[in-house]
Amino acid sequence: MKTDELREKYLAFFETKGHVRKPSDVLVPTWDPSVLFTPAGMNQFKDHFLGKVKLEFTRATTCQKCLRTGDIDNVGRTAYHHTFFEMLGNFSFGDYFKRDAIHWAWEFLTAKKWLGIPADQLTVTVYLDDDEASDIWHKEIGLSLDRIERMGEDDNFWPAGAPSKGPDGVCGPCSEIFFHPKSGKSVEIWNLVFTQFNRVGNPPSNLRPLPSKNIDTGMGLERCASVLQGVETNYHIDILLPIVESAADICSLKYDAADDNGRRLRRITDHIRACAFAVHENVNPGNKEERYVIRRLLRRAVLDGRLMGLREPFLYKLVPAVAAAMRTPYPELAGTVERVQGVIRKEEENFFGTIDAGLAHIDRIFGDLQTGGRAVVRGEDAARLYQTYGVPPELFEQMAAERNFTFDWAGFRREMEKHGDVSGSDQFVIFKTGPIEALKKALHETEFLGYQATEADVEFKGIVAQDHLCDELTEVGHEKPVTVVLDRTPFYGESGGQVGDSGEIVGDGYRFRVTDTQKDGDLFLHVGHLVEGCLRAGARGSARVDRARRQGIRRAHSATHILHYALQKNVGQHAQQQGSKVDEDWLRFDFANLSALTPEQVQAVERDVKTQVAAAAPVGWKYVPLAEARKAGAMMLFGEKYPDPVRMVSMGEFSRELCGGTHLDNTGEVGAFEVVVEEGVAAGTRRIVALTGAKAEAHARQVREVLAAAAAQLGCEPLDVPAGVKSLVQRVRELRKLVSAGGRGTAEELGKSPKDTTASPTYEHLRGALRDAARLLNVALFDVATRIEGLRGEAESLEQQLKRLAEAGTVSAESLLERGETLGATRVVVAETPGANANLMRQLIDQLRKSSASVAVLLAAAQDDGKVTLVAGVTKDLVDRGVSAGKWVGEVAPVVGGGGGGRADLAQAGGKDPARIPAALDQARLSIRTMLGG
RNA sequence: GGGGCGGUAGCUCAGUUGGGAGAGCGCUGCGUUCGCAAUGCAGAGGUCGGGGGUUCGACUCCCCUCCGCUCCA
Repeated sequence: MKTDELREKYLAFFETKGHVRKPSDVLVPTWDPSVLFTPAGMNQFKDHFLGKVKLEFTRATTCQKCLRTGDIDNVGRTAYHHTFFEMLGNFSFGDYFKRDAIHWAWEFLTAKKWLGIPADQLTVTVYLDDDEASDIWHKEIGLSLDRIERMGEDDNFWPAGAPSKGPDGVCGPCSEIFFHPKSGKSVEIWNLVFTQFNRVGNPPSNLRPLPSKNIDTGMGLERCASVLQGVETNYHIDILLPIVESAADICSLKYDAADDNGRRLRRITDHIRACAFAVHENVNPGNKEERYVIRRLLRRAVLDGRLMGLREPFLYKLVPAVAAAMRTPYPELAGTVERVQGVIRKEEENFFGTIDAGLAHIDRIFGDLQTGGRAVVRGEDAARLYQTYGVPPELFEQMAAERNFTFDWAGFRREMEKHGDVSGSDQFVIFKTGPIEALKKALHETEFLGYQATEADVEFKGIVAQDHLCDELTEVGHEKPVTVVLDRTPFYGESGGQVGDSGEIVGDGYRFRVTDTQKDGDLFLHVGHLVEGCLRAGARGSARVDRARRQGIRRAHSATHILHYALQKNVGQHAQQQGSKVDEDWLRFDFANLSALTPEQVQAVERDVKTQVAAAAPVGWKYVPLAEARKAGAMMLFGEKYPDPVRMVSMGEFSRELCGGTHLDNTGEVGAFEVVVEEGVAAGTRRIVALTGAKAEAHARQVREVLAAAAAQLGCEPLDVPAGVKSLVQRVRELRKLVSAGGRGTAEELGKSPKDTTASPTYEHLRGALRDAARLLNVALFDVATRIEGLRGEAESLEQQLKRLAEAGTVSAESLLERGETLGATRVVVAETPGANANLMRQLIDQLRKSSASVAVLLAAAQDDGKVTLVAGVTKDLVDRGVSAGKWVGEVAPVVGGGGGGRADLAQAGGKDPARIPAALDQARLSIRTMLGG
């Protein structure tokens, strides 16, 4: 039986038993913060199990794509381990229980019409004391007792070991069904979980019966398919073998299941499936959370390829094979093959780069081993290399083997464990508990009125302060925000990228200021502070959204849709939304595109947005069935799970998006619109930040003001600011060079650049000029004027210094030498060189040292910041005699209130007291006499 | 969320108790050569990621911050 057929039969079978067939949830459920990936079929029904949502059905069946990394090391080695796999399941939310679950499982497995597995090839297990399940299997199904095994909590309880070890919460015994092939080991193919307890604390008597019992079953699709197809490993079933063989082909190998490369090819097959699906959902490889897991999977697969001799990206070539193998259940994969390939290829290239960089480090370690005469690569070194530079240990080991070194795997693992401890870890939470959860359970949802109204009469259903439900709130001016839940609300809760509303709720004797509104499931959480009076649960009041802010948010959100449209039109169909944030007259929009937009593209996008705004197209929304929305060509995002029916927002004829946000009535209300940033955020993703309405206008005003200020500073026309900046920067650069060269040379005059002759510049011209200037100065747009002021100040001060240096420049090396005295064979020069900076003094000393065989020089000068600089130098013969310029200057500096040091032949010091320079020079003469004499 | 490493010339990087910002490649010019490769000489190119602090003095030490790489969860 084909895998596609098995999948379909399962779902169809449970439909005949009154189950609703639901689509697979996404692989990366961003709605569920407790997991990175969907780990099991039941994940999308968590809230159903807990009765936290209104149940529109009590029986469901799914085929869920899952990803687990717990057994990652076994992937490819064993017949049945995967990271990515599909899980068939049927679920009961307080509806049927053990009897139906067991009967149906048996019927589906054994009935000719369905799978038709011979009954004598099946056995089951039940939990130790689960007589109920055992009786059903024995008395009703007719299984003999020797084919019903009783197992402990580690095998037949969910979560494993829950009764004694926890966690607290919903749990229950389970019953597993095993298939026994004619030859070979038996295989578990189906797990029926009977969630009937709530665990509270430690044993004994910590398992409380649940009032509403649930069924949660899971059948591994690949595993069951391999049983039905009679193949020895999951990787040989009809939807996996083509990928394995395709991988072998790309590696120019013949697939041999038994050898090392066979194992590698199976691993590559598993990992590319996981990566292709994740990237399809726009979860690209990265260094955080689920993105990191994808990176790691991808790199393990690439490493396998490298160990098989590949030196070029290859994994991306498998994406079409994955899409082909999975096309029946997931036809949408075909639509993104190109993008997915691009992302994977890029990541492969990066990783090959990382490996190359790591090879240098490996060589160094081999060198050390050689010189140290050791033969074992220390685990510590390998772990450090892996943790810091990502050098895979397998690669390290292989290279070591080529050089006859052995590799300390035990030490490596020990170090990695240590690293894991240091990095800390969070406890995996399956079901959250707390006051919010309790409210959710009691209320299920808050009625949302915000599409029609910004004000409504409401009742307080819950008040949560300090993480506790309370009946009343009396403290005004409390620091930590309080969360309140209402029966209905006009406040929009943060979701779909749109920020939550703020405003206030007022009533008899109280005023509650709402600073933010969040959403937990369908429950709206109003976060804020009591500013007046006393608030009681059950109180009534009037909830009023801050309308001006809401209007700004509406402008930004509608503009986001228009922007999305304009991007698709000007950049391409692939420029799909990757994420967005909508705030008051401010929006951030990430979209798929491999390279930066050209300024022309940005302009075209901006122009098209403005055109649509000017057209004042009507904005409308309605709830439509998902299928209808799809037919109408509404924008659908990958990796997004849509409810059915969906809310479709339309603007004129040009934009249809599925969106829960609040929008304008008419695109004309957007008013001003301006893109302020276009930048990259991740490989293949660009970001646009834009402003609307009041903020866009204010921005434009500020552009004009800052540019005008800059022009005034430079004494030029606004459009000439970039040219003026360029020459100012050039001038400062030259002055700096002159000063550090000790003032020798001349600075060019500030050049006059040709005037821009554009008559009556438009705003775009002015903005362009300011942007150019900001880029030249390497500062933020609005810091241009300030920066110019700073540069002008610096230029002035540099000119001053140059003037002083010019004076000092009259002091020649010769005259200094003349003013010196002779001690033995050495000419000693100790002098003040007014106006000289450290560089000039060094130059003078160099000249003096060249002019005579044996010289000791110490120069001092007051600096214009009120400090003193001392520089001393001696010729090599004196250094050889033990004279040290560093020591010399160190003895002198304290006289002017400083310290110093340096090399033996040249040293530098400073001080804070210019008036003491004469005393310091006296000390200098004294010191050098001692040093030369002694 | 946490751990490690890094950010110095266009590129690859060096810079040792804090005391004159360097190398190689590339670039420009001038030679040698019929010309090219090659080579000799000369030269340009740096806010040492950004901000603050300690100090007479910071690429160097401390704090903060941004960015990149990498590992753990």
